[in-house]
Parts: sequence; structure tokens; C-alpha cells
Amino acid sequence: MKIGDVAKRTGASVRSIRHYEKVGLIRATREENGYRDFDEADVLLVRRIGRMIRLGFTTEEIATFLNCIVDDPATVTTCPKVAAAHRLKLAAIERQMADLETRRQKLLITLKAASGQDDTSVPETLAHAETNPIALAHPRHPGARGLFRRRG
Amino acid sequence: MKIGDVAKRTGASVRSIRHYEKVGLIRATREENGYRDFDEADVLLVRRIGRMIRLGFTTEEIATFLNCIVDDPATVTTCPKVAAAHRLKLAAIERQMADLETRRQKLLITLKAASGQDDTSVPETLAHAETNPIALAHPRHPGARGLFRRRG
DNA sequence: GTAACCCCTGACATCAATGTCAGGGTCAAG
DNA sequence: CTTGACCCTGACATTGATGTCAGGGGTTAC
Repeated sequence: MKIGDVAKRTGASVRSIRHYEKVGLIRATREENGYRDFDEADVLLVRRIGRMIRLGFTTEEIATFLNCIVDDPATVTTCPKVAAAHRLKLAAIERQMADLETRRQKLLITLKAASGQDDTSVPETLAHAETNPIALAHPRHPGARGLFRRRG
Repeated sequence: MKIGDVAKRTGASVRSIRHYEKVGLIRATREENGYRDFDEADVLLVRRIGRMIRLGFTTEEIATFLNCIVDDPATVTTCPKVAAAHRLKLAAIERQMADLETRRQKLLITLKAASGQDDTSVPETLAHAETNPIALAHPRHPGARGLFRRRG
């Protein structure tokens, strides 16, 4: 099966599939003319990789546990690495959610203050009360990007 | 006041302050030797910009409404643009939170299945049941980056 | 005059998956 | 033989605030 077929059957772009091969997530044999040759198992694998990426794993992370997932027909067996990676990702996501929630609250406070017609209110967001010069931080959201990412 | 002093008093790096000037968020007069010269108002402004960035606004977004914020001593007045921008950001954050929540749920499902010792369970995350080849998407999180961002 | 700071500009690096283009093959149908 | 639809590799672009370096100059205290 050629790469274009795999792309159609998985929803991943040809470019992405080549990328997955380059970073070692999949392997492809070559035909005499140099074309990559895939089989049914590769289709399943690429789909799995797509799901992992949509879950927020990077290809580097996926590489650490992908070989730990064995699927016989109708059954999936995993080794502990998989769960460990999932727990880490879960914790990261919860950190991000907490951060977003904080920001959300501050935005709400500002909006509430701004809706109070007159201007005497000094919402935290706009106030220049912050005294500590320590730059805080937001985690950069390690989620999916590129093709899999929304446009707006 | 020189740029290094502003940096110390705001927590922003010298590099960032120069950047804010380049993108038009702040203006600095120049001394004869070419050094930037800032005043007290600039300190407040840089702090405000830092807060906005930590809230997840980009400098480009900030530029659209920063000139709409007027602060007399102890009072902040804003025009409608500010609230509008905040509402947009709020909506974006809520979209991101919903996305994270979806991912979180899927991770939890996988973890639950994986903890069921034996391997007959086929969690959604790992299953290759997905038939539609449509690549979904995650919004790229437009939040704060760089200096203000966490390391881990 | 020289060390030790500070300032200046401009440019490249970071993250990570993907898009996209250039330049070039392969192959089957007409 | 030509057209069209594939395939290949390699490289650059995207995001966006910030780090960091190079190369050069100012200022101050010793």
C-alpha cells in the first residue's frame, strides 16, 4: 500500500506520515522504485498515533511507549509505561486547566468591573497594584499543533 | 530612568521591554547618547502589559486596546474595546478548557481500562475503532510564552 | 587608562507538527 | 510521447515572546 492510500485511510496527511517515519514511530519497507510500502498494521498504527497526538502527546512521548502497545485482533495489551505516560499527561493537562481557570477568573473580574458603568472600579487586571517584580509563568500548552490544530 | 531600572521595577526583562517598544506598546524618549529614557508612567504601563500577557493576550491584541485604558491616580477608565477584547479572550479560554476537559476524560478512560489488570479491555484511546479519517483539531493555546512561561 | 557596569542594534534560537515549494523520478493511460 | 497523478528528498515557513550572542559604545570609579 502506498503512502497516499494510508493518508486517505487514516486522515493523516502524507507529510505527517513521512514525519512519523522520520521520528521512528513507524517503519516502512521500500519498493524497488523507492516508494514506501505499508500494510494494514501500519494503517492501524497511524490511526493510533493520530489519536495520541490529538490527546496532546508529542511524537517524542509517543515513541517512549508506542512499542509497548500490542494489539491482537479485538484486544489491546499495554505495559506500565503506557499508563505512566498517560498519568503524566493527565497531570500536565490538569495544571493547564488550573492555569486557564485562574486566567478566566481574572478576566471575569475585569469584565464585571468594566460593566459597572462608571469608572471608579479598579479591577485587579487593570490595577497597577502588583508590587512583586517576579515574573510568573504560564505553561506553554503542549497540545496538538499543526495540521491537527484549529484555524481560528 | 534607564531601561535596566524599568526592568527591575516591573519584573520584565530588558529584552522584553525593548520588544514592547518595537511593537508599539510603549514609547521611550532618547537621551543624547541614544539610551532610552523612561518615566514613572512607563513603569505602570510595562506592569500592565505584563499582566495582560500573563492573562494570555498577545502584544498584537494588547495594542488594539491599550490606548483605551486611562488611569488617573487610583482610577482606571476603559472604553468598550477593552471589555470586547476581554470577552473574546474569555471565550477562547473556555474553548481551550473544554478541549482540555475532553482530553482529560479520554485519558481517564484509558487509565481506568489499563488498571483493569487483564488486557481484554480496549479503551477508546487505544482502540483502533475510529473510522472517520477526519483530522480533528486542538486550538493552539494562545497563552503567554517566553520569559513569562514556566519551565517544566 | 582600565575594569566593571550599563546601553545600543541586529540576528539567530526556541517549541513541534505540519504546510508548502522546488526539483526531480515513476508509471499507466491516452 | 505526452499528460496526469502519484512518489521521492530536502529545505524553509508557521507561532510569538523571550533568551542569547556578537560587535560596538557610554559612564563611572578606581
